[in-house]
Amino acid sequence: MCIGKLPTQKLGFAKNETKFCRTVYTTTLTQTEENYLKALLKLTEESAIPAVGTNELALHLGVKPATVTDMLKRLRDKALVSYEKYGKISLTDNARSLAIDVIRKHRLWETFLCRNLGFSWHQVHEIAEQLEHVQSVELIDRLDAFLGFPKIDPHGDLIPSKDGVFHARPKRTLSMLGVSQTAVMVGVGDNSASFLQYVDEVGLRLGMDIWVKGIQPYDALIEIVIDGKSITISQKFAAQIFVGAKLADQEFLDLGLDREGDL
Amino acid sequence: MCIGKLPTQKLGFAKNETKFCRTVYTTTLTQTEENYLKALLKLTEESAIPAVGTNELALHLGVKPATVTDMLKRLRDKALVSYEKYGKISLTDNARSLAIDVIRKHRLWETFLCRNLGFSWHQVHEIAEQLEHVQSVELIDRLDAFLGFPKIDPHGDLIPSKDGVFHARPKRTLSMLGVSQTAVMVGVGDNSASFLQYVDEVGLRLGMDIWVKGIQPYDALIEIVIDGKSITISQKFAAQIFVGAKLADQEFLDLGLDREGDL
DNA sequence: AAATAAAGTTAGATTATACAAACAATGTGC
DNA sequence: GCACATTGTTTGTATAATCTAACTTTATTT
Repeated sequence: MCIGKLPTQKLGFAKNETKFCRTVYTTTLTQTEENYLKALLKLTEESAIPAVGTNELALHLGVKPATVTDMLKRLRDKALVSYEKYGKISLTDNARSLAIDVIRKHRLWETFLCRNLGFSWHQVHEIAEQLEHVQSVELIDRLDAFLGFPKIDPHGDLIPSKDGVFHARPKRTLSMLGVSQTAVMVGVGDNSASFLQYVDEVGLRLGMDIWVKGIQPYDALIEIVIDGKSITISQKFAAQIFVGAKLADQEFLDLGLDREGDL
Repeated sequence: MCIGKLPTQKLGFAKNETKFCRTVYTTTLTQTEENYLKALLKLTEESAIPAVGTNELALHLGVKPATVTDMLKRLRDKALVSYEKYGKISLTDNARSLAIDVIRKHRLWETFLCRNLGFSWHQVHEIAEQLEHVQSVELIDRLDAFLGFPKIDPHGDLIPSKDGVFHARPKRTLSMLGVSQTAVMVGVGDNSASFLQYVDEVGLRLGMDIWVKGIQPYDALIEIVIDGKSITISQKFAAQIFVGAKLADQEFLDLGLDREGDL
């Protein structure tokens, strides 16, 4: 058994292999470094914010801005971000690939936890935050196969494929629907445990048909019907519910809904 | 997302609950600390060595003796080992419980990796070394249930139950058998990848019937018959193969052999 | 028992990650 | 375009985990 110097060791970049359109340099990042890259990817790409700042990153990661500045300098030395004093922060192509791999691992583990171990979707984030840092390409490839190469995780977020591609479909939110329109819930925009528990309470589930019965002209409150029950929700809430057209069989598979019998 | 101070934070011991015969104090150990406790447990209990030394520990953990001395002082301050300069090293009861939990996690993950993800037994150790440090009681309990509460891991080692008990059966080795005796392979004494690959090569598998056809008087080489094939093995090799009497149905379940159809 | 070998410890240095407090740059309001 | 707020950086400090080199203690051998 070797407890080793995994987080301490010097960087040894090694060109690995070229597949599809990206070149991957294998290197061992510390868990902290992986978290910084993941945060940067999320803040630069998933939200539509143009430039990410030190403060915002610090808030997102639960550290102080000074710490972020320090880390950015180290990430720059390792060619993972391009960044200059008071300037813009951006991931290098290589770092972006690495960050996508971490997200892939996170979402595959979340899928496993919900589908096979019976966790609810609001319980899995914390655990997946740890599992995502386990280093083994073989492991994640086999997990992917075990799960049947899912494209969507339990929150409705896209799982990038092995070659780093998000097979995205355009997303609409429940707040975009007009009166008397129907749609199917396909995901959520807020993955906090408190929001997810609220969604559960309200009775909404992935794959569920939603009918917009009415919208109050005065305060824009939305009345929807699900499972024959009528409930009232806010615009703020509706803006975090992703919806799509009626699900095709393939998408049902993606969501793993056909697997609930497993447990 | 919070990358947090998990490994950095001060110890906050909190008395948790008393169950069966042990009181568990919840505390957050760093991965390194967990590895030291695990190594101490292995060296003090699994092998029959009376006293563990700094050198031996250092060798086992892949660090220098000086590092071990440092760490022992810190573990003593946290009431995890009892130890005095140049004196004997031993785990406190609480630390022993924590170490057993780590071993439990390790062996459950190994079981999962072999049974469900199709890894060979010589591939799983490294990955389980990482997975064992994921902190979530809920996770490991659910994994345990998912696997059907196995008592034996892919190497034939005992998996402690949730309350820290190894449900041990006395172990005999193949080298203890006499001519014309038969037995069933139930485990191995050496978990190194090289040994396990050798076992695979020879054609031995857990649960397999073994017939000792003969033992050379001159050099004690053993001739065994498995699956109708006759092979010759050394005493050294035979001493690392654990055997038992014919398997009862229950033990078949423990080994997970009835599950191979899953993959 | 003295000499030597082995085992264990201390001291000082290093790296990764974090913080607080002080400081510097950038941006905004009027 | 100055005053002030916001944002970002530097400096100095701390802890966890490691190392090397020098030193001390214990054990073994003759």
